[in-house]
Amino acid sequence: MSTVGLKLRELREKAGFSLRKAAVAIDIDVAILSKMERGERKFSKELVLKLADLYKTNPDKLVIDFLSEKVLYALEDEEFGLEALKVAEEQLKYKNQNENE
Amino acid sequence: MSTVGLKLRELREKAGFSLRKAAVAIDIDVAILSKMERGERKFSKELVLKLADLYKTNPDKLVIDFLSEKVLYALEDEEFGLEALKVAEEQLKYKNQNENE
DNA sequence: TATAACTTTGACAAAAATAGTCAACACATA
DNA sequence: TATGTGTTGACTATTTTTGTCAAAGTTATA
Repeated sequence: MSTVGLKLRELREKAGFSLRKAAVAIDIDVAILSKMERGERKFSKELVLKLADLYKTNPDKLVIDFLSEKVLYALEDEEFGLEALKVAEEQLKYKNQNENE
Repeated sequence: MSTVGLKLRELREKAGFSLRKAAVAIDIDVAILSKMERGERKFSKELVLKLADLYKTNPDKLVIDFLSEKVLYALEDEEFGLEALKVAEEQLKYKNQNENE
């Protein structure tokens, strides 16, 4: 279910990197990258960006997926998750409108 | 901007509780409640429920606000926050549909 | 088989974030 | 004064997240 992880794994393979090489390139332990790709550990935005760069891919969608996962994680399995998302959306829209304060 | 905090403060005042009394009733330190109401510290869902109960209020909206704040906090000031929320919403809808797996 | 490159796993430590405790302060009012 | 109100900050404790490492499992190929 970890879409960023799966996507980044696919991208890595397409780009011809082994886990080790990729990990070295972005300066983290292989174990961590392995776990992140499989959704066992969370990515950081920083690493998502580094990997997108390494794989020469546009990072935007990846970042969006990354954030979306973060959000869903924050909601766990809350009964009112959907309602909460809608409220959050409204508040964010409102905030973005008045970004000049 | 902390809407749960403000709402719970109003509810408390309407219900005629002093900070101290309310804090004692839900078994936390006054300082924490004071900070939570003012958004300086985050509520836990558990405390929101306890307070709703104490103030004899329906907890649902409060919980939704609580979760919404949690979500917005997770998004910080991300450029793609809104997009992320939409993706999260889709995934949540999808998940709720297939809750029989 | 053997060996090499790959990925996964788990135990552990380090660091960071969150939560809780406490005493003191400021203000108002009886 | 004395009592009740809310706020603040320094501190500790606890929990969560992150990083490190070695060993084990997997796969491909000579």
